[in-house]
Amino acid sequence: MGRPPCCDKIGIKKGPWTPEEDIILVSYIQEHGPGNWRSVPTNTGLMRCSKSCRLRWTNYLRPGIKRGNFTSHEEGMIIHLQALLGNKWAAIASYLPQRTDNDIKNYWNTHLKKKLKKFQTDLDSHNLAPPSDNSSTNNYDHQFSWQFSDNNKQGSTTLFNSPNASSTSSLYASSTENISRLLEGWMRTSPNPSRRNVTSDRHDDDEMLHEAQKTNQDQEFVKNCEKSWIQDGGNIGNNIVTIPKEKSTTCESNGVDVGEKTSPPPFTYLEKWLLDENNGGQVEELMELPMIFT
DNA sequence: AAAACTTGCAACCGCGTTCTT
DNA sequence: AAAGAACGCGGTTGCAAGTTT
Repeated sequence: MGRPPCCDKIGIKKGPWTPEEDIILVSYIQEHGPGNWRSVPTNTGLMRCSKSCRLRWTNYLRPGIKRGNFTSHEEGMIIHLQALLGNKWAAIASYLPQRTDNDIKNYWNTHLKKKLKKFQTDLDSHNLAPPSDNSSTNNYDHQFSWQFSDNNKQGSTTLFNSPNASSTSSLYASSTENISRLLEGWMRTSPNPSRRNVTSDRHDDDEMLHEAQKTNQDQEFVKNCEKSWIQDGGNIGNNIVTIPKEKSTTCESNGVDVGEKTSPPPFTYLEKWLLDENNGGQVEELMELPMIFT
């Protein structure tokens, strides 16, 4: 069915935001807080649709956004989370509070996807067959585990190197950053300040609590998945790293709905974690990338 | 030097979900 | 309960900057 686009009205401005528009938007949100986007264009005089205002705020103007290079740590997080959750960029972004979903999505599409593809191609071109090992639970699992361990063995460091300095940090990007800095110190109090700002007045306290609990569960789940994997020293062993070739994987074992577009992945790795009773403990250092990603 | 091509990212669009009346 | 409006998300596009020929 669908609705007509919200920006079809005559006189609605499209395209890049100017610093003046940003200042107007930021000033307004400073005063009224994010949310109720429909009233923003009316009250500010901005010739933008409400959607555009929300997007601009969420992706660029809200405080605490980190721009520029992704660290290898972040790369690893994205790779793992994408494998676990599929293209759920908002969900992935909730684990990287300084990054926006749009940023992560772009980075995945422009950098990480290529790296993974190249990784596959390189291995295929070498015509390397996984060693036979019945302990592996399925071919898919074993193929990936073997590929990664082989890559480690060869000491390959080229595939997942972080990109060099961002080539397109424009002058205006800097000014956006400055606007963002103006807002440092101003943030609405939140039960979890590190969490991605869901800018909706719909979130009352109960909802926030529920969300926080849910997020904690998800985070715990992912952290433990990470732990299990890294405990194998990046060598993975009988476990898998569910790096999809094209389709994303799901994580329904955790009750995370990842939609219908995903193909069912092998769950050996997740199942192993779920069956593992000793999966608590330290996590911070576990989120660091294995050598292959550095 | 300049045209052609590639890359990266900001912004838009369409649709599903949630809320309001 | 139903319909309409608003929100939020993921996919896609347009274009500027960078690179290659």
